[in-house]
Amino acid sequence: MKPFYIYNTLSRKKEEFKPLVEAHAGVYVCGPTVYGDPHLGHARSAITFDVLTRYLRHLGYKVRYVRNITDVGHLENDADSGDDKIAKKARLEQLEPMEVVQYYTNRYHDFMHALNVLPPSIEPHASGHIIEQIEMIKTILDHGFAYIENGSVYFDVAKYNQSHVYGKLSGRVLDDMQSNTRELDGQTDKHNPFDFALWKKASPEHIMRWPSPWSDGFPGWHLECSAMSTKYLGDTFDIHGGGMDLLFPHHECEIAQSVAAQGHEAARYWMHNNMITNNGQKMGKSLGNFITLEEMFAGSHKLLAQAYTPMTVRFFILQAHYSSTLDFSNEAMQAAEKVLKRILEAVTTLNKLAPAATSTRENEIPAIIEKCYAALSDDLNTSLAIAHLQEAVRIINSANDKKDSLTATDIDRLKQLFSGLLFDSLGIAAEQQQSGNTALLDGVVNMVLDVRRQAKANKDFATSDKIRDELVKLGIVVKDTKDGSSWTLA
RNA sequence: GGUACCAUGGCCGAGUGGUUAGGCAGCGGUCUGCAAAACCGUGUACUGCAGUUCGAAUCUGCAUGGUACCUCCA
Repeated sequence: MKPFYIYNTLSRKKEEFKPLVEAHAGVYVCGPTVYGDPHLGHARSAITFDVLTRYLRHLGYKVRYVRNITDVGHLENDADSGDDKIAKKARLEQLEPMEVVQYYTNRYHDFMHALNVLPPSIEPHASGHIIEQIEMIKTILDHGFAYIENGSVYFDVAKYNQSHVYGKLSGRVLDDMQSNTRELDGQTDKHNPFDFALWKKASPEHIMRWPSPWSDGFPGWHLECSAMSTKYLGDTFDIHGGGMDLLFPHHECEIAQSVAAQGHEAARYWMHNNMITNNGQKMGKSLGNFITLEEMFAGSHKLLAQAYTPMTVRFFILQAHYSSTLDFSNEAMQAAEKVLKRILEAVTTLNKLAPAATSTRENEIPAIIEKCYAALSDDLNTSLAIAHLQEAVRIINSANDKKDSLTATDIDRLKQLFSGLLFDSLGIAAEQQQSGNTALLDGVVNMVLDVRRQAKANKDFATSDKIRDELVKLGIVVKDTKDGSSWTLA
């Protein structure tokens, strides 16, 4: 198997990926909290780890990819009554909580499908793993790393830090944090401000609740990932992913929970995708500056100059390395749209290219292919891979212009490159053709173009230009070449 | 205040201690009846200051600016 390198947040170094089990990879990624519509940020995380699993599979790994649905347990605020977000929204809209969960889960799936994000192997719901979470709390209590207070259970960070390092992932030092803590009101139950809830007793009005040995309540928001990842991937597994904003405290707490329960860490490689920003600021719920995917695809947000297709959004995201912040702008989106179109048209051209007897590029093509894959193998450098792919695009267009010649072998290699790298690994899909009768459309447009050809032959340019302009209005772009006219859907 | 990270040409965005990233936009050209597309050519780029080095945008230090996390967040 070819070497694959990952930047591991835990070591802050790029490391060669060595799976726990030969040719197998277990991947866990923190999925969405389904209390609202997915936005660009959700797309980035999903696409980043979609490319990861796609590429691991391309390299020959058998991948089990687990991405959870968070439908309980995210506390609004430790200091408030302990409502979780799902319950709040539910009451707000007078709906059954699980109806809200189902609604947004369905929408999440629809948008992910549009973005050509493959479904995970397993998509566990936190609400379906209450028993596992309760069992894990019991173990942590047995091991002395948690305490019960008023029907709630809290993780004892200070105790844990005596024998282990709390903060190893995020680089935080507990003592420093303690000397810089903010005063929070209503911390009556916690022994220490850094302790976090494993189980939270439900207030009387709290409608999402489950029985437990400690109280009727709900699990703490860090626990679900620890419980579900190890359930499906084993008590040690390969890769844990998520957004950078989850690094602390969420992932830090996951490590502490795993160690407290199992005696050792669960995840071996931690990968974090960076944020999408809007005018340099993180797109997020709290700032209200996010653009939902629905708005992106419809062009219905005031910041959007136009609608962008799901593939344009996907390509825009892949044009940056996943660990860099990516700033949204219409200019950048439009540039991405053009590049993607250019690449996809080159693929069409490639499929029609007639092979030549000799090649002007026979040495370059294998080199380009190697560079493309080397880029992806280097911590998923999609940006570089796309840059190299464009060298192939130029060669294809140049061959189409008869300025280069490519043999059948060259053409075959290029086809494999686009199929293996662009389509399979990067997950770009050629835009769907209109579902109508394509043969009919084909016939009609060709007939119209034939009339135009005659007009041109008679130097009746007024008529030929009128035909071209009218076709453009219908979304059909005409291209005149030496060999005649061709057309594509815009 | 603490922790982590970032700073590349009009814009987006890779990158290695010395040799072209790539693209968008712009400009010039080829092609075209004209366009579009394509192809060819075209850019004093690396926040500032010091240091290491034969040589740094790439390493080190300092400064400045910015972002994220420290409360739910991809």
